[in-house]
Amino acid sequence: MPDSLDSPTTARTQTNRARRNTGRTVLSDVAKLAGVSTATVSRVYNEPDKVSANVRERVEQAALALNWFPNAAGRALASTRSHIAGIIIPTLDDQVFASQVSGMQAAFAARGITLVLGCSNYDPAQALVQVRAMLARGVEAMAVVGEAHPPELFDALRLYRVPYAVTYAYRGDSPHTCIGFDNHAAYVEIAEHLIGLGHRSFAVCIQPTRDNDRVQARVAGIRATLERHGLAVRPEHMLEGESTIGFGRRCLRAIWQAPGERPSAIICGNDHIAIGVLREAEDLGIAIPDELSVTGFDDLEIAKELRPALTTMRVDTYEIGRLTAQHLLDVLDGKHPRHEHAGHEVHAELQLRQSTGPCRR
Amino acid sequence: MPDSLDSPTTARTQTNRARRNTGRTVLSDVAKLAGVSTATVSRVYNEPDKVSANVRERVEQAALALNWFPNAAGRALASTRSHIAGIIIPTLDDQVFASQVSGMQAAFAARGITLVLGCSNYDPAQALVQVRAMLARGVEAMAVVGEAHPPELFDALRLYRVPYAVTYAYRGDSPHTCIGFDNHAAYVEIAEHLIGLGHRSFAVCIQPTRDNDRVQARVAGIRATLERHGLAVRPEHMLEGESTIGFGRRCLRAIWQAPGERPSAIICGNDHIAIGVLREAEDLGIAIPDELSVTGFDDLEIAKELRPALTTMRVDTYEIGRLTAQHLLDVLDGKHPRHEHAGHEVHAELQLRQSTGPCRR
DNA sequence: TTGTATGCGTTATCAT
DNA sequence: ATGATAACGCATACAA
Repeated sequence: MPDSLDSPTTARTQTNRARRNTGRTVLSDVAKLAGVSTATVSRVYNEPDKVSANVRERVEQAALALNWFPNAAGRALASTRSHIAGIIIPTLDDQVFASQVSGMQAAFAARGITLVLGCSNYDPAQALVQVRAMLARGVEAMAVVGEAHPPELFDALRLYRVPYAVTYAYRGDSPHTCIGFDNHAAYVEIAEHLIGLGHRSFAVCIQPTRDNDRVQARVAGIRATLERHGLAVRPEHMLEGESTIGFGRRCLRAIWQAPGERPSAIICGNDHIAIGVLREAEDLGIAIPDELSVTGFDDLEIAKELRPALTTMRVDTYEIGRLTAQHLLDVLDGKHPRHEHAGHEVHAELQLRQSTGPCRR
Repeated sequence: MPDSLDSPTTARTQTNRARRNTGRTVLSDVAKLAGVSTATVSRVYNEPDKVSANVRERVEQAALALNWFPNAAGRALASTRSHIAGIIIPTLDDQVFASQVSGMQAAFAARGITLVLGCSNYDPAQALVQVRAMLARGVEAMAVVGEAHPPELFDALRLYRVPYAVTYAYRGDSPHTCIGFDNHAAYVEIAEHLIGLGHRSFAVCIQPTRDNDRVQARVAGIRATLERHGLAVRPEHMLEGESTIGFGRRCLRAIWQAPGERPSAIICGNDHIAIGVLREAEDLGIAIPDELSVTGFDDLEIAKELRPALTTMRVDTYEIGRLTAQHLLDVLDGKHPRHEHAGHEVHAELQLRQSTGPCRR
């Protein structure tokens, strides 16, 4: 292979192909400046103990001078570790998911892992697409909210041996590792509280149940509890709609205008809806809690400031995020098998306030 | 170089080095199964038009059968495009930033770009660290909230020629591309509104101004307006603290207990603080707005449901996110120069409600 | 239209 | 402790 001198394009490279020059500073530039091999530069950042102090110093100086830091794609390719984790949530518009992301992000960042976020908008198909995109990115761990997802989603996670956790919801007999609270039990507690106060006629105003196992579990918890007491929710008192104050308002108006006996208690799917019910009650001149008891869920900061203050349940969603990240890190560290059936249950705490009281019927 | 038959380790590879086997399905596996070259498989996913229909079909079948999709690290390295964008926000706990992230995420996802999120917790040093981490990941574009960041942050972005935008805040004479609203002007508008109602004595309850150009601009807007009218805020009526209902409550108590003339209007840094002021006013028996006018900022869903309903300003933060992503995509598409001084101003709209009224002094 | 042969920036293996 | 160099998985210039 003659290295012909009359070929200017071969002057700087060993082949006759043009080198794709990206212009950026790379590890070998640092190695050259520091007068060491590329392997040594790499060691300085990955196994610093294996490098003598003065060489390490030289390399760090060179890196600083050239303003170099390792390229993540190169690292990922060579080490088969991406240092990326993913989370799929329904929406960022809900404070509970936002704070869960916040908790995970902080815990992962402390270990040098970047969290990539995906929103499914409550659509299982979007969730599946997002998970596939994250697998392509080489996520090392994943979290998904709830377990109402296509089986292909969990299949893909298993196939690629990516440790994952189902968050927000906790179910003892789930096939997945769950980190969250028991939605069913939480609403059993709410229903029992109201029944204990003497209520016998209930309405339920709740978010869409479709594709949402958490909300389904809540409704089931209410139904099971009432049934145990020989009670039931009349179909016209079971309202499903968006998670807004406006929907709560519309619910109460519909319930109050409906023919037949009015409920003495309304169980809401969350605080937004409950606030709407409370506000509409004021407009309609309904006395809370004497004429009607109302419960929410989430314990937003505003809940205790309302008049009457809202009885609701508090869940530490930031903690759910933190615990989830911690669990996944433990799996990555080999402290648990990849797809062991583990999990943490976080408790929802009933906050008794003024919006619920004894039934006056 | 004799290919000795008695060397079993060389049977499958062309060298005498052990191949690092990661066990995953790769592009060449698909090529082999489809009976085509690796280049053709790559083309099927990157330049499908350049591949004949039946070959494309074969490749897609093979990929499906092997459950293969391209590895992002490999793509990034080979194409020097990461398909990643980043955003640094102060915190996810604030709805306005959460919805901005939401808007960006949706717009980027529609173009196959993954959004990576970083939270600075209002700490410039953390923001810098996060930006560097994102540059290492090869982000193709970045958004940061506000411009109160270390110069090194913007230097790094420029050095790596990464298009970026400053969001949430908009300032005509900023050296950066800004997408947001004019915090100064917004608070001028609030102050003018109150002055127009006859108010002359003001208190201000606002978030920490340190390292926060948005809040500083708001305070400056208030001060400038009052000064233009020959007025000023007394030091004991300028309170700075956390963005919570509790802080708002403490503010009003402190203001009401302070010696000297009481203000007839309180301008708050956001709705949370304003809600606290309103709640505390009710507890103290202060008539709103007759005895005291109160303003917020953000127009949370709850603002119009309060009694009295809160006068505040509305900003479409989801739209800010969407516009930011769109602008950055345009830059990536070459529609604008990389570091052109461009931007979009989004308008904050005053929502006049019951918490402000004529001064009765 | 399709195949061949590198190179992208880093890490890991082996040798020294 | 340090150096030389082959992977890592994919995209692309160039040849055919």
